[in-house]
Amino acid sequence: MNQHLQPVISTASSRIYETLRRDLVGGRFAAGEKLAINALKDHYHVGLSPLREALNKLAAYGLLIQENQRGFRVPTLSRSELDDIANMRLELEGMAFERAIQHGDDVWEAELLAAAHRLKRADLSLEKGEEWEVLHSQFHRTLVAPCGSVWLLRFIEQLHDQFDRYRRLGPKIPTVRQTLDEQHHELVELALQRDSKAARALLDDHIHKSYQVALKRYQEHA
Amino acid sequence: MNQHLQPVISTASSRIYETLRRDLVGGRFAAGEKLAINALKDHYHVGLSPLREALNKLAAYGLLIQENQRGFRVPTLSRSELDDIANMRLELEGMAFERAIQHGDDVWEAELLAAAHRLKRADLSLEKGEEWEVLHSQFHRTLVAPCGSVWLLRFIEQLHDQFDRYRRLGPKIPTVRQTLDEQHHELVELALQRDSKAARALLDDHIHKSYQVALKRYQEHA
DNA sequence: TTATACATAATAATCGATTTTTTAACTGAC
DNA sequence: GTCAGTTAAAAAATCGATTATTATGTATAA
Repeated sequence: MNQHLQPVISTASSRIYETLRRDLVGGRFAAGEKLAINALKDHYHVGLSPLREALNKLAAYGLLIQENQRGFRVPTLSRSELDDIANMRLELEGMAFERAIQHGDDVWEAELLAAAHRLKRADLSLEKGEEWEVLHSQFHRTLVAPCGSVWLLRFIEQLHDQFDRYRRLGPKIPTVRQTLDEQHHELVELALQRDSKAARALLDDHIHKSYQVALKRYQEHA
Repeated sequence: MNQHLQPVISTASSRIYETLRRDLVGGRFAAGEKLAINALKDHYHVGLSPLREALNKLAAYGLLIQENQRGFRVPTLSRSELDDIANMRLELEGMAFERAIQHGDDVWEAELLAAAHRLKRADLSLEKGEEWEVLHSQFHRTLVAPCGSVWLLRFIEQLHDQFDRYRRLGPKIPTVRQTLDEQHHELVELALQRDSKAARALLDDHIHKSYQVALKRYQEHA
C-alpha cells in the first residue's frame, strides 16, 4: 500500500532535512530569523556535516536563504510573495487537476476516496495537529497525482510548502476551516464525475478561500 | 550596471556548485552515471565538505539524484521527460512572457534590445561555445524578467537547465539554429509592440523548434 | 555450474578539530 | 559623543580522519 518504500534507509542528513522542513513549514522558526548552526546542532542532536548538508538542500528548495560567509536565514514573509504563491497555485494546480481528471484511472479514483476519507476522520477530531497536516498534504497530492507531469507535481509540492508557511502562522479558524473541509469531498465528487470545468472552478475557489485564511494569518501576525 | 553584485564573495562550496551545474547542463557527465566523489574531489581540486554541500544542492535543484548510502547519480534522459519539460516550458514561459509584455517598462525594453544585440554578435561568430550559452540564457531570462512572479521565474530557470541537458547533447545544427537565432530578434520586435498574442505564438513556435532540435539530439544520442 | 556465506575492498556518511571570515567590543583621537 | 581603527569573540567554512555501509571477490556446498 505504501507506494514509496524509499526512506527505509535513512541517513542523519536525510532525517534532519525532513525534520527541519516540517519545522520550517510549520512555523517553528521566526520569519527572517538567522539560524544559529551550533544551537541547531545541539537542539536536534546531529553532527555538523549532516546538518549543513540538510541546510544546503533546504536553501536550494527555497525554505532557507543562504548567504556566503554568513550562514542561513529563514526567508521573510510578504504580502506580495503570498499573492505570488497563491496565484501560482491557482495556475499550476488548476492545470494539473484538469489533466489528472483526464488521465486518472480507477486506481486513482479509489485512492482519492481513501485520501478524502482519512482526511475527514482527522477533520472531525477538531484536533488538527501534525497528523492532519500530513493527511491534508497527501489529499492534495493525490488530487493532481495522475496529471502526467513530474515537473508540474514537483513545482506544486514546493508551492504548497511555501503557502503553508503563511497558512500555518496562527491558530486555526474553525468556521472557515469547515467550509474548506467540505470542499475536499466535493472536489472528489467532481473528479469522479470527470467534470473538469466544475472541478477546476471549485479548486480555484478552494485555493482562493485558503488564500484568504493565509492572508488573515499574515496580517494578524505582525 | 551589474545588477547582482552578490557573488563578489564566494565560498569553495558556491564555486564548485556553479562549476558542476554548468558541467551537468553542458553534458560533461554521462546520463545515468554514478558520480565518484573522490574522483570529483581530485579533478576539481576541492575538499570533500564543500563538494558534498554542492552535490546536495544540485540534488535538491534536480540536476542530480541522491540515494541514501549510495551517493549521487546523474539523472537519466528519456523521451517522456523531454516532452514534459518542453510542455512545461510552453506553459510557464508563455504565461511569463505575456505578463512581462504587460508589465515591462522602458528599462526592460532597453535591456531586451541589449540582450538581443549581444546574442546576435555571438550568433554571427558561429563559434557557439560557453559564452554563447550564457548570452542565450540571459536573453531568455530578460524576455520574461518583468512577469511579476519570483516563483514563476525560478521554475522557468530550472526548466531551462533541464531542457539544455537534452539540447546540448550533440553538436550544433547550423540550419535550424539560424532560424532560432532570427526568432530572437522577432521576439523582441513583438514585445516592443506589446503584441501579447503574436508574441506568445512566436515564443511557442520558438520553444517547439528548440524541442525538435533537442529531440533529434536525444534520438541520435543513443 | 549455481547459489550462499564470508572476507575484503571501495565508497558514503559522519565526526572532531582547524582555519578563515565576520561580527561585536573596545579604544583612543577628534 | 562620534567615528575610524584595532582587537577579541563568535560563527562559518573547510579539512583530515574515522566510522558505517555497500559492493566485490572468493571459496565452499548443493
